[in-house]
Amino acid sequence: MEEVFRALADPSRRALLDRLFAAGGQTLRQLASDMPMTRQAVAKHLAILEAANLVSVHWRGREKLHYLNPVPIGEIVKRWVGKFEDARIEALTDLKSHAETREKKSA
Amino acid sequence: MEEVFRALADPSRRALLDRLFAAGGQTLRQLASDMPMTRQAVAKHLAILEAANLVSVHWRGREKLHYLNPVPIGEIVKRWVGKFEDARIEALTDLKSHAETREKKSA
DNA sequence: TTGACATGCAACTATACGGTTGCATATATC
DNA sequence: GATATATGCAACCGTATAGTTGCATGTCAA
Repeated sequence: MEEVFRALADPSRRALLDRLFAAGGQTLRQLASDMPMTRQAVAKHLAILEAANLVSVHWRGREKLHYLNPVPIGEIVKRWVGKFEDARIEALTDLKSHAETREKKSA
Repeated sequence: MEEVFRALADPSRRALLDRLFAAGGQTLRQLASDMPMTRQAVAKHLAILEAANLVSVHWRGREKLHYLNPVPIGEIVKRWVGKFEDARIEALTDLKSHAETREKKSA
């Protein structure tokens, strides 16, 4: 899970996921062509996404085809984000009383 | 949104969110007491969480009380993660054909 | 087999990041 | 007012990170 959070932290990597979402099976060069950096830099990002299991690859001859794997994102939502979602109602009451106290202070 | 992703990338900051989820209104010292680092380091993490609007604070005298704000996490799920969730079915078919091709290759 | 094309690997650089120490400031309490 | 407590601020340090350039390797096509 740690690897997934780290992988998602970089905007370039999120852009790559967006592109693979739009069209799966793209090669490294295809992906690199519309990124503002060298092919090697994109390759590094893709390696990190692969390590986090967010991207899976398939070799076709000399071409490396990349596919989005949304499962780890779903895992994070289920196992980590979920509890905060559930807590939103209680949290809102916390924030409400907090806001009220602030209002008192600034008033 | 960028700030939220960056804020969530660090395990110490996620631990802080977990702690504020368990009990809101904790002071800096309380939070720092069970983190394996100095108070100043925790203060920096909290500043980043505040900047990302994941934590809101309220001053009571010399004490700084911290509250979890789960809204930005919900925003990310809604605006960014959501589309990948929706795409899971199509993505699975992609992955399926991909897996099949891989099986062919390794067979 | 030679040349072009797709990717991998390695070294290097600059900066961001997580953490520390030391000191300053503000608020309680006696 | 003096002292203790809670936090803030700033300088510094080591390492991780994102990017580069240069070259090696592997595959397709004439």
